[in-house]
Amino acid sequence: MSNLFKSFLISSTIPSDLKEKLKNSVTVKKIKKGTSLQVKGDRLIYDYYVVKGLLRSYTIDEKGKEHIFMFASEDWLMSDIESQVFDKTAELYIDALEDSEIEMIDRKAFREINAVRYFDGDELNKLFKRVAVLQRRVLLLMSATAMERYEHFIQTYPDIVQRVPQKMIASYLGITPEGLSKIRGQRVKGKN
Amino acid sequence: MSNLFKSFLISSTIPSDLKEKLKNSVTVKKIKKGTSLQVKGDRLIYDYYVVKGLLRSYTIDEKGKEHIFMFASEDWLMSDIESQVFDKTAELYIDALEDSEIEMIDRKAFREINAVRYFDGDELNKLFKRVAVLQRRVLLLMSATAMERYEHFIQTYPDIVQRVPQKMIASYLGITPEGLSKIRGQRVKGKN
DNA sequence: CGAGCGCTTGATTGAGTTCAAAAATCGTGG
DNA sequence: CCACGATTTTTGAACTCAATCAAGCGCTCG
Repeated sequence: MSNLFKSFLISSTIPSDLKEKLKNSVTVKKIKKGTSLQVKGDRLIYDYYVVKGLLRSYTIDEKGKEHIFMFASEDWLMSDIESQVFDKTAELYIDALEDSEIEMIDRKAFREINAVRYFDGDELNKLFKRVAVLQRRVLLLMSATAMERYEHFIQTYPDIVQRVPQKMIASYLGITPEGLSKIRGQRVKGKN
Repeated sequence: MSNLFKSFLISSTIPSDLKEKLKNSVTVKKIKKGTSLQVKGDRLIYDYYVVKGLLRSYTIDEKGKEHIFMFASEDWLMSDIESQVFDKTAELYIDALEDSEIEMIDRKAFREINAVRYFDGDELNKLFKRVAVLQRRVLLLMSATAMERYEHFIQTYPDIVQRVPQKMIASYLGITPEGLSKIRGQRVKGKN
């Protein structure tokens, strides 16, 4: 079964009744590009592990504008941590940008397991890394120009740049598609 | 000794030689308002647990402008996670906004201990919470106006509002002191 | 092969910055 | 405890970066 979650099942620190529960809480799915996995306000929330493909999470503001919070490609975990931590309904929309293969785990079961199991060094490191990435993102949003943020993005996620339309990168950077187009215009002029 | 770190010492999952190491890696300090604890580029990095008082972490951009990443008051852990995770020199400046009492732990020792010890549910929850707070902050920086961000701040951190000058709140929100002053002007007009 | 989506380009607008200077508040020494 | 200098906050005018609005082009995929 699951890449991500099978490790839990062999972990000796989890009581066997919980293992059973976990096994029943994980679903493997193949979904088509465009499929919606979660919309704001949902009560049943899952965490999604991406086996293959590409997901995005985002908000929609009062004016109907989308703001992409993150992309998740192969081997990434996509989750709406804010609603998870504060036990609220979903904050974010999540959908597929490519045909994808995912594993979803019921949030409640996941929490029960996290309460008793131990995170190993590797998992902890991933969690710390996520905090580090967010730290950088906040600092960039506060102090860097749109062009600097774009440069940073293509340095950091060259693969994503290839796989998603420009307007979604703009949405991730916090600018408009037109804005990004103009920046790209200046960039090529600036070279040679 | 330490509020934060004494729990490690009674934890049975840590080998006793590491406990010894940990004991030697923690320093308790009283510092005066304005004292600098870390500057960008430092190689020796510590994590700071605030027993009493108030710390801030921030960057300084090319134009010399400060951008506050976070405040840490009583019972918060202040750390430059980005430099920690990627094992770089310090990214952030850290100093005291009030006379403070802190516990500092050497980063290297902290990492060694985290590699072998287990995080309990409570610690994990704090870590998740930090991710959640950063998620919100990113979304606000991307989609909310300066005034909305200010409203959110005074809702979320009413105590900090009382304790720091406006210009530092402006710096945290990603706007200029003048900008915040104008927003506050509009706000009072908007009421009654 | 046509309709719609994505990207570009230009003109206009606006939220927030910068620069400058006055007003209010803080804090420290006498 | 007051006074004075330093820091913080406010206010106003000019400016700037990026948003908005609008129109046109080029793909692609249905």
